[in-house]
Amino acid sequence: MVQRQEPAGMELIHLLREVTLQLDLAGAQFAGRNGLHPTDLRALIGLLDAARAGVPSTPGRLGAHLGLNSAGTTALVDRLERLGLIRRVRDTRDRRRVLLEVDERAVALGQSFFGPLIDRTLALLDTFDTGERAAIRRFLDGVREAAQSP
Amino acid sequence: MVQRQEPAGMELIHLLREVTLQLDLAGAQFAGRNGLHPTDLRALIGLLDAARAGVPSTPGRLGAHLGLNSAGTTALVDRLERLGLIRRVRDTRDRRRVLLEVDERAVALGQSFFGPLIDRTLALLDTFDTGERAAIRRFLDGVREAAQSP
DNA sequence: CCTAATATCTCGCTCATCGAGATACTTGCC
DNA sequence: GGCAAGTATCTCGATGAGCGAGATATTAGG
Repeated sequence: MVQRQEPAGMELIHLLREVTLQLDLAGAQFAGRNGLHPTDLRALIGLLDAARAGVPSTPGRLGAHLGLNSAGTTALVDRLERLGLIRRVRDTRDRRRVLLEVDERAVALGQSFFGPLIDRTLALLDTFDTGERAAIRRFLDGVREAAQSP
Repeated sequence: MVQRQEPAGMELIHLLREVTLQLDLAGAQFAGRNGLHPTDLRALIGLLDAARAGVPSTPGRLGAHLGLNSAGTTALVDRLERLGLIRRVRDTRDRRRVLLEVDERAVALGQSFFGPLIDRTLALLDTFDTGERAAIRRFLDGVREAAQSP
């Protein structure tokens, strides 16, 4: 072995990376199977989250969330609308704005992807006690912050 | 509140999703800053992993790993080679094959991205005791399996 | 040897995304 | 009120990643 000795925690880091890779891959596969692109799926997730939180969605917000410019965002919204997953509705208060309403089909699609994954993860979480769950939460929170700082 | 009551574990699930989102975003930002596309970064990660494990890389393996077809793989390898991150070397044993050698620049680039993130995560892991680390590992392992099954 | 299998590459195309700018509407200032 | 500046979205043309089909070179098997 020519390699340098790795610190003990590296095993967990590789595991974490593996998890994100698998989740991404699952998303890409699901997207492909349903005739949408990875970006469309990410958009859908954002739209469903916003809808659940009661926050109104607009092309502007969506594009900013995904890091697209306005042209790309318009194309994205066109695709999602053509698929019948969302509807464009002019805002009556501010008539420059367009509100994006998610269709029932989109909710169902989201369920069909996340449902099984969520169920399995909830079942998994049931096998941990309170202290263990707290540790997991603190770990995930720490990683999130570590990823955020530049 | 019109929303349905969520199970207790949902909080952790959303946190996990947030983590993967932040990690993806960090990767995309880093890629953009260095003039490469998300796919190029994923390719680089795979190549560096293979190099560390002593497994020889070829366009075929790389393309399969990323889910690209042969045309896209050739274009990807062209890009990486043009950036000076890898070199193409004909295999002398099987002269149909091309071996991909990662340049020192690629290793340095990988370090500059993952280094700080890894350091911070290792420091974070130091704040957990053995039992807590075991719980985290079991959780990540379970999620990975949950994401893999169709 | 000669056919089948394998590894990579080339060509032409599609389509997501970008930059630049057009359009429509709102807000604030005089 | 009315006009300038700001904001939200969309249109147009261009760029480039990735795909399907097929070409080329090399190896393996009967």
